[in-house]
Amino acid sequence: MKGEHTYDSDAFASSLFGAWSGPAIGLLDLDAFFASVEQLDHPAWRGKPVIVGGDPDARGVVSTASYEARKFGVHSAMPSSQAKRLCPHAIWTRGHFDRYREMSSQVMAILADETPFVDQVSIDEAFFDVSPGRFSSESPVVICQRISRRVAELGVTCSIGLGSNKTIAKIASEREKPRGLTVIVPGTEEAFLAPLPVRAMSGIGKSAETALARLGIHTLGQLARADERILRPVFGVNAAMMKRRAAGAEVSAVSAIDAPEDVKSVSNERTFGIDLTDRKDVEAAIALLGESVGRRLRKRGLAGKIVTLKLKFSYSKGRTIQRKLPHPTDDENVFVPVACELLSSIWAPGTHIRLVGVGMSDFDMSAGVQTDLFCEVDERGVQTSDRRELSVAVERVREKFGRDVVNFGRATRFADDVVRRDK
DNA sequence: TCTGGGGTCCTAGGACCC
DNA sequence: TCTGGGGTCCTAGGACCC
Repeated sequence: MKGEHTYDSDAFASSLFGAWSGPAIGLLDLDAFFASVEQLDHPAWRGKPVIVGGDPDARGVVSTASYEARKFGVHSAMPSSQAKRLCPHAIWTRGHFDRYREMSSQVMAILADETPFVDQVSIDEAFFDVSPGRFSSESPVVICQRISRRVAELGVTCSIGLGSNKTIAKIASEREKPRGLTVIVPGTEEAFLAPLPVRAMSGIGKSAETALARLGIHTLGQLARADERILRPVFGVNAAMMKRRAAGAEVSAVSAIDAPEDVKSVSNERTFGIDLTDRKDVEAAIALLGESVGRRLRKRGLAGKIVTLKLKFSYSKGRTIQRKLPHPTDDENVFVPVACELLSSIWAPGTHIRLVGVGMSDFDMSAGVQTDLFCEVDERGVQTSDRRELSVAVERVREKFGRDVVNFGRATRFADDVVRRDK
């Protein structure tokens, strides 16, 4: 392990060998995760700059850069074209997401083996609760050291922040990377947070930072002391909570790992290398994106009532439009035509379209079965079409024989006309 | 030299109902 | 002729996160 870091070494020693008082929340963050998996799988890439991201010659961005590439100033979310200029000899890959998901679940399994209280926040991050007495009485620091070692045995590394709540754990995890363990001993939260810029706290982005600066608030200490009333225009209903978090006084809940998955929306979007202007192309894009949304809905047993169509005309200008269906559906043969209908109300043919997105949400099925003479509704109250069965069958064939085996007319048109042009 | 894709949550205006 | 207030739903947009 690279080392442990703390802001009070006497207290650190006692937390390691003595009793930890109160909640102990950890945040595990996998170091340069996608790039690390690529280096694990390609021994020749180890020690070299590796960039996982979109095409540098199109409209791509960097997803993850290995630490070797970061030395050149490359970082996540940077336009790929810029990354290529900074680090022209980097090894590029689009990424292998099934492989990342597989590695991620192995890491999550290690966490689950140490404590049943795990909140996975993304593919490479999870909070976990190792409060003494809640599940085990072992020192939280010792548990974190063991987690770190066990993750390293998989061939990737992680950084861990440990403290009395999620805000502290998250900020601590970022202090020492890669392979760090940063411990904020209970009682030292306020002193740790006070000097940090407001941006260090998750939930405060560029826009809130600017608004706070106008109020003369630059550090978390100042935020913690601010009058809640002046914070309300910035944070709305969350003003009191943001103040409490900045003071290090938040009380975090980490739920049991088997808590039911609570997905709110499923969407699929794509930015094209060349703008679309033709209605046929846009509808083909909607159909292909919708097909993937339908497949994912069925896989997860979800059916939604709200259809969302999203268009972007330039990097910063776009429109979204939603329509609520009378019945939930998981069938793209039902919701794709709706999305296509919505197209005319936010787009005039000829206007350049940079991005098309299709999404489904509002999965609340508690409304129960409704009968409607004019549409087919199954026993769950889910609206289907006579083509749903075909979609399911096609998906089964593709799973078995590969994605390109079956193509509908519209998807083929999309693949030929748009994707190739896109290259 | 330009800026992805997957999400979550909050706000605010207008419709509609009582 | 003028005109309440509260509640809820629907819709569009934007901030933020990884």
